[in-house]
Amino acid sequence: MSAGFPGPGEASKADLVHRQLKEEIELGELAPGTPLSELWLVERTGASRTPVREALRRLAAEGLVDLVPRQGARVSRVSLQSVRDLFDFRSLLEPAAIRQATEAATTDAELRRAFTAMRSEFARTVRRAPSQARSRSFYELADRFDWAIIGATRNEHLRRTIAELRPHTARLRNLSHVDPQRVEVSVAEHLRMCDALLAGDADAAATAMAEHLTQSLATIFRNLAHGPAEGLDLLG
Amino acid sequence: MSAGFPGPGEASKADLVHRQLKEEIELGELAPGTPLSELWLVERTGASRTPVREALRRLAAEGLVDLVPRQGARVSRVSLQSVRDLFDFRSLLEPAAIRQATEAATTDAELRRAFTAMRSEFARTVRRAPSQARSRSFYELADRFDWAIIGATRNEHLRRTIAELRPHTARLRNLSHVDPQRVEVSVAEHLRMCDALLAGDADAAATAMAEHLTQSLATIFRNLAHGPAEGLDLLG
DNA sequence: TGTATACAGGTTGTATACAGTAGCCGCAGC
DNA sequence: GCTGCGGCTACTGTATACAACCTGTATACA
Repeated sequence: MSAGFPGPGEASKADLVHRQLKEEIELGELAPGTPLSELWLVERTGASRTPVREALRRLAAEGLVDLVPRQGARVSRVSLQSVRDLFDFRSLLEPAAIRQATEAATTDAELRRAFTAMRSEFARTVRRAPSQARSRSFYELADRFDWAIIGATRNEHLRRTIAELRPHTARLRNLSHVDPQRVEVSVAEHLRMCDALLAGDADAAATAMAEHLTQSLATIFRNLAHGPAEGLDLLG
Repeated sequence: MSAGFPGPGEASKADLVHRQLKEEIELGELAPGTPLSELWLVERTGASRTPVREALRRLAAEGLVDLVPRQGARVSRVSLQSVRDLFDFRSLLEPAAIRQATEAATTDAELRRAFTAMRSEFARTVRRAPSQARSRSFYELADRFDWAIIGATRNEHLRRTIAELRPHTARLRNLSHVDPQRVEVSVAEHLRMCDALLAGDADAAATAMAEHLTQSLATIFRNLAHGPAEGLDLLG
């Protein structure tokens, strides 16, 4: 294996390692606290230390990895406080984002159509028989919805910051147990957001988003109180 | 110069290069658009390519450097749109931060004393004879004030995000001409923020911060209309 | 004259060798 | 038995060598 050739528009090895690790952390396959030695990652990914290092540094900047200067890297831990902080912060950013998306949708017909389509899908979701498949398809749809909001956010800083928070949210979902009851309520919340957005009512959209986030956090905390979370530190 | 020895608690070479470049970009010594070849930085800093690379990647993540995959790095450019985006984003974050700081100051006597002291300093500043020295000391004080707010912000994400925006703001100030008239008004705005904060009135503090940011942006735009900015792209 | 191609220089992406340190284990001493 | 110390191993931080790529220029050709 010779050196240096990430094709024309292709991704560099650092990109690949970064993406792979990010996904594994997000899915919970790499549990919080798992040590990430550079040499181990070299064996695991086939890349050399240089790209592995770069990937680790990037993940550390995103908060997915804790990097202790002369000691090594570990998958970042999740504390109760960090969950609170995450949702408080999202509650600040995402209502503002959906405001911008609402305004964008009033002028951009393409965008408007995309949200209309998603609204129909949400409505269909709620009618399906309750099952794991329903949960999964709902979360995929909700993900598309969130990314649509992000994409419609005009402010560069806001867009990038929200995008950077998403892996944390996703990881949290994958680390905790899915609450089937929650899905039903969450569908309703998404319908409210869609309706407000399509009606061009930015205030209502922002309120719906804030409410959605509040409910999501409440559900997480409730579930943590019941079933103990695997992979979550309850220290904070 | 042998390899590998960043003492016990000392900073690594990557840290040093990162800090140095960050400061130079912030001060405008490295103008927007300046190409940053790794080899050139190697000569300039005395470090080898590895730490230089890491520093560049970090700066890119902070938005201070634009990194084109196989082409190189340049000091990031500043467009009118980016200035607007920056201040819009700050207007979302910093009022929330000063809210948290206000609440923190009601319970933390130490913090309270620090803000009281700064309030006095602001009051003294306005009485000094108008001069460059006055401007400089004011901006230093304002910087300390901002950092105090950041330090008092409880939410980790909010704190880190605001801190990451500061170099952008500072650079903007250093790239544009200082408006002596602005200083006087800005002192008043800071006094209002201090008073609200010390009175424990989070709403008033947030409002004062929002107003301060609005006025700052307006001043920048006014000055751009008058004197043409050096180092600023007016493309956006 | 205009276009396409080949070449050269410089730059990044990657791999790997080396230097120094932190943590760990076993052992001696109290 | 417990504590302090010495050596060892594994790891990170750094330097450097090599390979591929991109840009711009000069040249050949229509």
